[in-house]
Amino acid sequence: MVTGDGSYIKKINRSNILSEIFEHHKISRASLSKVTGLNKATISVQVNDLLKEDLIYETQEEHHSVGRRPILLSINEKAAYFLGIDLDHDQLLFNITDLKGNTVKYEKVDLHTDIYDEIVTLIADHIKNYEAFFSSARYGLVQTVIAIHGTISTDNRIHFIPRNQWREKDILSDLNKLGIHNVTIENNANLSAYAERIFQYHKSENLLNINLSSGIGAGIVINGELHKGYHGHAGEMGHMIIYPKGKPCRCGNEGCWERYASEPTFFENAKKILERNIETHADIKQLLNEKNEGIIRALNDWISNLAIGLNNVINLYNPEMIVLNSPILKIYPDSLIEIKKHLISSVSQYRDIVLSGLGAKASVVGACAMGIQHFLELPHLTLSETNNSIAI
Amino acid sequence: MVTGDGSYIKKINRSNILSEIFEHHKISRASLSKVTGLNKATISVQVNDLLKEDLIYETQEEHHSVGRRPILLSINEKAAYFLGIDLDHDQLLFNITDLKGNTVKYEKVDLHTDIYDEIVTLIADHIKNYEAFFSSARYGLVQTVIAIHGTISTDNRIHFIPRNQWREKDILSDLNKLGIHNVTIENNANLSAYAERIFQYHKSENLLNINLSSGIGAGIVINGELHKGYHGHAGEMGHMIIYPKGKPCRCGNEGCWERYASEPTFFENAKKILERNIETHADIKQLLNEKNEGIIRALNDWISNLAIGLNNVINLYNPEMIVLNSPILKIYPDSLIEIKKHLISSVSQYRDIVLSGLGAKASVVGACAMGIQHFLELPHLTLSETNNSIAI
DNA sequence: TTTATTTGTTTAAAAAACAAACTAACTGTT
DNA sequence: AACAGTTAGTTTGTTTTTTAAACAAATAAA
Repeated sequence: MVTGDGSYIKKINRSNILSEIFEHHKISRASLSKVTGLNKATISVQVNDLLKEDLIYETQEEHHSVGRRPILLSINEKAAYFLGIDLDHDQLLFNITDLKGNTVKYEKVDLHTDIYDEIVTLIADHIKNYEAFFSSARYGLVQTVIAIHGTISTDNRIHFIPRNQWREKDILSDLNKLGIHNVTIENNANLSAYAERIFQYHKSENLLNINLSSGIGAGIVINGELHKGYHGHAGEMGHMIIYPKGKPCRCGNEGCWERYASEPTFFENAKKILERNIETHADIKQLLNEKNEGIIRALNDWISNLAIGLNNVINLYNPEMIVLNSPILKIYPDSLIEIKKHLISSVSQYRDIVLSGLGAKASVVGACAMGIQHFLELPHLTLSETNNSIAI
Repeated sequence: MVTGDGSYIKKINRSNILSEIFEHHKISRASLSKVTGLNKATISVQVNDLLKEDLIYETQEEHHSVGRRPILLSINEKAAYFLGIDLDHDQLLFNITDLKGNTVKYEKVDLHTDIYDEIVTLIADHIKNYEAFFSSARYGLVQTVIAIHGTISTDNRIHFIPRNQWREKDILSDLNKLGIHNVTIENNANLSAYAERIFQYHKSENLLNINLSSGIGAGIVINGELHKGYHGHAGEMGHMIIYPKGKPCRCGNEGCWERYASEPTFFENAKKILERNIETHADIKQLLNEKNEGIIRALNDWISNLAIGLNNVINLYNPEMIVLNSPILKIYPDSLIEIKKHLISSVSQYRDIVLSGLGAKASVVGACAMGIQHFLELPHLTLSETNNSIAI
């Protein structure tokens, strides 16, 4: 229960002030008072606290209007660092951002093993290195969030990762045993949705991020919050039935969406249509450059099945933004046009549908953003996408 | 923006105290202090406010343990009354509850017109009568909430009601012109979901209420809040495509769920299977009593299509409770067993699926509950279903 | 009758926001 | 250069609300 004592309200105001500093980048005490509605004196007290904690700093600039020159406040991005890890079946992505969400380190590590213990040890070693490297910062490396390509149970264990066939792995306590703390895990599609909202579509209270890869997974933001469902499995929407008595699926049903619209099914079908081998995204690009008609037919066939599921999802959620994260769609210049052609229902409505600009990095930058929001206890956060990669 | 000043925190505490009194029915100041975590003195101050406002009253009971006998506090149910109206194409339902959510008046009015202005006038006349009748109560008839069998736009107008073919009707200002104020409108499926949560499944943070009638409409509670979507159209899930290139639908697509699983489609199909006329729910009951095999086949056929959509909805939302509100399912004793037989996916998970106990009254009691929650500004509300109809 | 215990109130103190007065700093005008 | 006008930020004292602790009231058990 939220007990409403004095310190609680101070916390609310602190969060609001921090959020405004994030959003305005540079803002004076006087302006903060105006945008938050809080008294100038209140702002001064809170700002002094934040300065003492080194979370913000003061600067001054040239000023060409009447009155005293304001002191501008900014987030002290060098105060704390956050690590996001994408744990995929064949590679690990590591991404570190500062407190403002700028990427300062990005690393891709190919996996040559699928043994759980080895991978956990590898992750632990990396975290230890990063922690040492950032230890001189005011708060050091504060938190690590790991993106999981599978489901997470309510007790924060990995429930199931299809590609690795890992079940009920308590990765947090396994990392604990290796001396690594301050780690949380979250579904990768959820983190991607989170990233799209915080870095791109700040105003969207109803946002859907759909990742097409080996399966179809979605992250869902509703009323501004992640929607995880009762067991934490919401968004596993690849197993929506779109062809009753269709292709059998490992889930036990027949005709699931991901048997028709995931990326692997595209390659299967394209092989049949083109009567030649096609295996990589580069192959698709090549064929498109050659203006091969078969590949366009294959793409449009695939998109028509994709659109059936999209229609259904839209019908249920009435989302504001739909962000599609798919390498194939990214390659095909007409993909959005073709998708929208199929979304003709007068009832299934949405505001806009776009391709992800964050792409494969979405989950890791979302992970870092989640760390920032948690560290500062912010109810809302907006960051700008300035991923200026700095070599370590 | 939530400005955190002193009065805000008092409001939070007041809401928590009121919620606890609702939940415990009778509770002493000392117990309130324990369950809320607030200091006894704080409770005393707030309770005195509530007593002065006549929102609660004191009683004492026999007491057989050591120590001073507690003074028990209860909600003063006679302080305020709330009206819910279900605006259907052929009838109006009026339901009035007291402040504790007990029904004190229920009225059904058959409509012999489909002219918008006439119906609005009829509604206004009823509200005026009820307002007069309850005018002697401390706060009188506080608020009216109207359940709409269609979509509502974000500017609080009726967007579209399919059965009436009403579009963009500003019913609130039309009622205003007739001297009726304090009215809000809400989708009937949303209000039903709301009712199921507040009267029945208090603990369910992820609840889906699916109404089967002329179409299929759902109310969705996610993270404890109603999910309305960007345009307010979330839950119009009847237009999910389950048979690509199937039966054409008025929405512009083909193979929509409601062309296979709404109640009218059951009657259509049953006629074909049984080769005789079947038009009412009483007919179904009759045939079931006669142990007619055709009706069971027709029901099970219909349910298998219903289950395809349910599988999809479950797959997307991972809900805790699914409440089905359908007269046909209510008649057929095996309906839940048959539905569950089809929900075999290892991925589509839910906690439980049940038939609505509130039935046709769900929307109107939900409407009253919404009025109560709004009047007292409660973040959470739990009511018990004691609809002791008292003739006016 | 006394003791222990629980309930509820009173009183004083602390925390936090606010309003208003004040100081500081700056531009533009005379 | 002096001064008026304006905006930024701080200080002072007040108000609101909660809390802790002491106190009063009521009651069962010893």
